[in-house]
Amino acid sequence: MPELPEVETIKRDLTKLIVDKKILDIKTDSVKQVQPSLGVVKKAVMGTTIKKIGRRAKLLQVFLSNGKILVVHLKLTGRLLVRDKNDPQDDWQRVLITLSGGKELRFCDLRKFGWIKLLDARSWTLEAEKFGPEPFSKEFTIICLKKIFSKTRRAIKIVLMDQNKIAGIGNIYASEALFLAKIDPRKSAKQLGNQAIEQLKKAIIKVLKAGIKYRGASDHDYLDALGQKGSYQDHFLVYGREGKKCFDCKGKVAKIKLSGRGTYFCPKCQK
DNA sequence: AGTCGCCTGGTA
DNA sequence: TACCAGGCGACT
Repeated sequence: MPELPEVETIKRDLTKLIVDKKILDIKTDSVKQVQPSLGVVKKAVMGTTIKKIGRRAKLLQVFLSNGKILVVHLKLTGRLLVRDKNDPQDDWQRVLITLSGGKELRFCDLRKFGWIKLLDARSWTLEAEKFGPEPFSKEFTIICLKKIFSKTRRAIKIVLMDQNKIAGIGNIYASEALFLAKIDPRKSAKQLGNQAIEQLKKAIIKVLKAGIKYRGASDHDYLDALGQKGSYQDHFLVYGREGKKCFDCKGKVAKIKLSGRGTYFCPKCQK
């Protein structure tokens, strides 16, 4: 799925494209993806105006003029596309939101893992509390990371991807950050020294910033709100580069499974 | 801490 | 035909 940089890109796009638009209708053929139910959501959103778009971890928030929030999780293959209502259908359209000005917000999702959920401000706060710090926030400090890592023996890559520990990092950016920091993804989080943690923090910020700069990684399904690909996949150092030369040592990039997820790293450089 | 399930499609 | 895919919650 879209990870932090991809969701952030969509957030910025949507801010330009749909803020101040009015919601005229919502429909779906994929009822499980609209929560609590299409009926409830429809009743709440019809006639409201979109005030603001937000992001927390990999979740997008659409703030409505009645105080409610539409929260969207794109999971692995979700897209949020802004189209003219007469534009040709997109692949895998699941939820269609008709907007004022002849526009349409299309939630498309091949694998149907994603969802749109209606929340009030209070339940949003409860849901958002469980997430770890945002990498671009002031809470994201060495001290904070040290605290998080010291509490678990799990592999550092698994911890990086745990949204309750740190928000927004997924499989791609975890692999890339660990390569930059020269840390073996299998290494126990607990065993990272101060220097390694400092390197890792810098690396996380660096790869996420690069991801945003290149408008996300379109390795598989990701598209921005106008249906355009990002280009961060052209800058991957290890992800998807199994058997190819490491850019540092000219050894070979390895692929292993870590908790069932494809994990790419350079066994020579990453210790 | 690791595996399965939710879904559909692309590729070897 | 089998396996793989950027996530994550439930289960063991």
